[in-house]
Amino acid sequence: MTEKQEKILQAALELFAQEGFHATSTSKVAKHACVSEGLIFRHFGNKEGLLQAILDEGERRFRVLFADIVMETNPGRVIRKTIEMTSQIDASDYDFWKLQYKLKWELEVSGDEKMEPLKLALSNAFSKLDFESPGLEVALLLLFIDGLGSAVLKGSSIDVNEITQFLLKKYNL
Amino acid sequence: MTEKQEKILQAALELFAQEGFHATSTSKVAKHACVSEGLIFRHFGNKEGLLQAILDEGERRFRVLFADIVMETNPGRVIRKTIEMTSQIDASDYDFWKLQYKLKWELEVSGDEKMEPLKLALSNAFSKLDFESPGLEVALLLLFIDGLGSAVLKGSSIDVNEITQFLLKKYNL
Amino acid sequence: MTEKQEKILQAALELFAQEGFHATSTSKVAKHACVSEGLIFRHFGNKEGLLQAILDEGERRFRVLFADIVMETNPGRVIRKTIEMTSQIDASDYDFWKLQYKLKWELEVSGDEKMEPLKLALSNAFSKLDFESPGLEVALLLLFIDGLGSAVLKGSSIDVNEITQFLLKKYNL
Amino acid sequence: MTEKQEKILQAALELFAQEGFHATSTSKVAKHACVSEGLIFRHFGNKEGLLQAILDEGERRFRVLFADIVMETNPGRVIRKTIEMTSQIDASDYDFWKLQYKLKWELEVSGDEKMEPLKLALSNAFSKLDFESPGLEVALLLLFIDGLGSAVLKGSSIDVNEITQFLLKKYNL
DNA sequence: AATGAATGAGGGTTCATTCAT
DNA sequence: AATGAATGAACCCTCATTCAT
Repeated sequence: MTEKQEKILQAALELFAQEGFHATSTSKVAKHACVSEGLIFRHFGNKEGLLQAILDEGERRFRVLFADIVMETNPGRVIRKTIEMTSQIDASDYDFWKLQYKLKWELEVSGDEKMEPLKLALSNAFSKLDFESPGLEVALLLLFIDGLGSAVLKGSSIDVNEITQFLLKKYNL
Repeated sequence: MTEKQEKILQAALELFAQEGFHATSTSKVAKHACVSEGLIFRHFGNKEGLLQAILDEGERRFRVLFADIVMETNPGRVIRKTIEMTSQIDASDYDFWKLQYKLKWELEVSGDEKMEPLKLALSNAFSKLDFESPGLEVALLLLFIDGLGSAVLKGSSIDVNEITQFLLKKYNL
Repeated sequence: MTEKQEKILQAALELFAQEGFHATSTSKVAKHACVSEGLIFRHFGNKEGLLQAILDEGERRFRVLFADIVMETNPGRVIRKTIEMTSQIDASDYDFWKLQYKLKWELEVSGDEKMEPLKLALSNAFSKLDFESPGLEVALLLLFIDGLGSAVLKGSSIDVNEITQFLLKKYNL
Repeated sequence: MTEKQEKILQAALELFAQEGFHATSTSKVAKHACVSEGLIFRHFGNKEGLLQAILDEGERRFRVLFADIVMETNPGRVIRKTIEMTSQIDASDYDFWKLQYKLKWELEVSGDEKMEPLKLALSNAFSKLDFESPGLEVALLLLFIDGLGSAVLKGSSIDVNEITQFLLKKYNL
């Protein structure tokens, strides 16, 4: 990965996240990355290839993010870490996460599969803690996580820490 | 509102909801509505005007939808109706609601103000029922509602009724 | 000629004169005349027909304007009146005359034939006054008149009366 | 300035001069220049940018044309050269000069400032030759020049050399 | 690897004109 | 006579992509 390749990816990430995939022209990306437009196509084939490269990087980050939770053996900590996930994301990564959300709507890229390991870990955790309907608990928790992430990234004035604490209390964690 | 105007709005709603605003060309809308492309501009000025016309209709529907909840005096029923909201939406209205979600991401049209009356009604309801932190309860519930709507409209395999019942039980409703 | 027909002609004259024929849309003319766009085509067939109607009216005005000069028997007065022609045009007729000039360039409508009677009268006048080359004198004078009209209608800061007097003196008139 | 850029400019000059700015589509320019339409916008930004590029070149030619006159120290020669200006223009430059005239009417681009140096030189010349009203003499002469240029470029049958000679004689030059 | 000129398809929009009422 | 909805061609312009260098 050359330096210019990085610059293109960075510029694309920013612009796709801020303006959306379709609303961002490759020419804008090139200008933003201080690179000739042709170079984008040399390195990534086409506009979708550029997106895919960003998505692949996303895949990796998801794995890193989830790994910490999935590896956790204490069931309470699994749930706690899941709930605290949103409040942990670094402000410098906002563009990255925003893009993930955006794409789900703009290109109907689901990204649901990525959640499977987390679902399993959570399901297992709720079972161990003798919750009545572990499956529904998982679903409910993930809906909350999704809603919270969505709110935060859209710039809602919500206080993430406060509501995170509030939910933890509900689960006695 | 002439017959062709309706057809344009309907076609635009469908396409904007399915493909997104930027990815849908006015020419596609025209073809879908079996109408000349120029007519779109005669009636709605420009592409954004067309979108606005759909949004205005949306505004109306939001008010109708919320009115029923906001008018409710029994606090338990306010919360119940809010939780059941998603499961009530008619399949034939999916495009409409999908578009609302999509636009929040594609054009960063927040639509947060529209929620204010609902927030108030819920806050009031939680207070009456002696919940400790009514404000946080509202926030939490709305995050869940948002997440659920998002999941359903994105075609998740989630069972809306089941999870709705599950949540009602959590609130002892 | 109905009242609406007049209004269309008036609006078209103004707009064609100010913005040019090609830059003025029939829709703009209709709006300016407070009339439906279709009416223009009912009355004048097409956009060029509308222009022609204005031009026909122009033809008439040219004849009226020149008649006074051509009928003059005193040779000195023929020349004097020609020179004074520009300073006589009423400010309310500026649009009309401006359009004539504009069309000569935009549509290459010459309007040269219209000048023939004037040329003859001038030629005759210069002959009677024993000018050496009446033909050239006519040509020169008309070039000047054309230049002066052009300058005035383009909004030059030239003082028409002053220069008119100056020229009259050159011809000892 | 690449070869294709030149071809675009040349084609635009011809077409704008012949048909007018508004009546010439960028697509026509592209075809005439045997070039893709998009290239016009890559190089000149938009249609007006294309026009401006032509106008800038015009600016240059004006300076060259006037320089010769303005540098002249002999007052008689200043006037003589001014009068002879029109007869000097090369037939191959007709499109260029025609466009200058056309634009004055179509877009109301005055170009009056460009004449200032010439006005000064002429005013000075008439003063030195003890003309009574140098200012008016200048105005008169320029009106004539404008009228003559206009006539010639519109394809009048006027004999430029003959009338030029005639005027020179009037000034005893 | 990198540029920037060049392309052609398609973008949103305006146009003159027609037609039913 | 008059309207205004409706059309389709053409408008200027932007797009993703290719190519020669």
